[in-house]
Amino acid sequence: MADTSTEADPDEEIMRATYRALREHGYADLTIQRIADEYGKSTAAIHYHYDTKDDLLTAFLDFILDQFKDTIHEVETTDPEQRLELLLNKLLVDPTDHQDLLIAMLEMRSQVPYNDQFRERFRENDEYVQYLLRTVIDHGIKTGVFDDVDTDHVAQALMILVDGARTRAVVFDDEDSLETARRTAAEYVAATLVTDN
Amino acid sequence: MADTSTEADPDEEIMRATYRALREHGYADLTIQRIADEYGKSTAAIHYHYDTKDDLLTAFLDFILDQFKDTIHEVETTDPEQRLELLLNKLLVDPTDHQDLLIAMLEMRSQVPYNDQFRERFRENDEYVQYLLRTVIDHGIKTGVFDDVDTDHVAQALMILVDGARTRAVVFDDEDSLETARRTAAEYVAATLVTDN
DNA sequence: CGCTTTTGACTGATTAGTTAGTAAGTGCAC
DNA sequence: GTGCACTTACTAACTAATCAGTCAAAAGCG
Repeated sequence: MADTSTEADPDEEIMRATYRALREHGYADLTIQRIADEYGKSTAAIHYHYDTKDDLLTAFLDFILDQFKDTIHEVETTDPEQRLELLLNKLLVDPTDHQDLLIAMLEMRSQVPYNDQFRERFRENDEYVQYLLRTVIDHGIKTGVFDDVDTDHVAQALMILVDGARTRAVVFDDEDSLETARRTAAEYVAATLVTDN
Repeated sequence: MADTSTEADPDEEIMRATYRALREHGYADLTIQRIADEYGKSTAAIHYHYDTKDDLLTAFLDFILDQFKDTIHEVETTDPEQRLELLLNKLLVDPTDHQDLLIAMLEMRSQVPYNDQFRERFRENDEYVQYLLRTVIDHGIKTGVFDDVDTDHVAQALMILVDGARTRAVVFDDEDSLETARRTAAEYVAATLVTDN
């Protein structure tokens, strides 16, 4: 019965404004004023919803990490080989679709060494992704599709590949990095997980 | 004949002060005042040596990229397999030795999307490293030690691995990332470059 | 002395955050 | 259905601090 026609709730609008401001100016030059400009309201309006800049940015990090989790939600596939490929494809996502998310995550991540809350949230997120990888690999080993490898090592190796590719995709504005990483991951999986039987 | 006993030239001292200030506060909170504090002089003293903050930071980026190049200076080894391993070991350096350099490079790199000069310098640096990798691989192929693979692809794959590991080493303060990357690189090289003959 | 280097005091702009006040809407008594 | 209490969502104007950068004067030194 509520009016859902035009403007959504302010919190979400502010998160989207922060998104745009971050993309345009970068973390170092991200100010309440610039977020307010994107929001189309005053800086005081921002402070009405978020007491401090830190509160806003922490909420924003939760916002984008939730979005990230959404992009890698597991699909219904029982074949481990296919599931692993699908998961990697989602992690090494088409840049045109989620370029903003990639940039936002890189910017926020660069603050990790100086912000405990950021670090904890990124660590948690990382553990979640690594858990998904480990689960798929373990499943593959149990069903005999994959060799009996060091699951932790392979999962970590793939995480490194994913992080490297995503970083380079943003920093060098290089769309090929993600494609190269996809290919490399496939080669690595073929060489260490599926040594033909 | 110059006095090399205590204080070196001001430029170098300011670069080292910037190093410390960047490590302590991060790029977003890096101010002339904080660099001056580390320098032990006034902010005006900084401005005497560098007209603008941008001049200083561009000089600083050159400073750290030169340091990075120094850490990967090629060694005298003719065996391509050994040369590649040595080069990768230098790129995936012991974090305790160069942790500061790793952090500084990550911080500066996060500014690349918003600073043309930074981008150009990082691009140049990246091309240099990739050139070193390609040279070693090509040499290996020509001498028959490596298979006739897609040199560009393999070099790029290794770059992604290196960037991912270095990033994760800083962000998650995880020393294992570099070791894992070393092992993964070795596995990848063994699987794609040296398919036993 | 003369040159380099540094300082202190400054400027104008910008920062995050506060304040008092306003306007629109909601729930409810009567 | 009108009046009243309260909430939500904001604005304009402000504060105190900090920012990069300037400049005249002074200190240090060969």
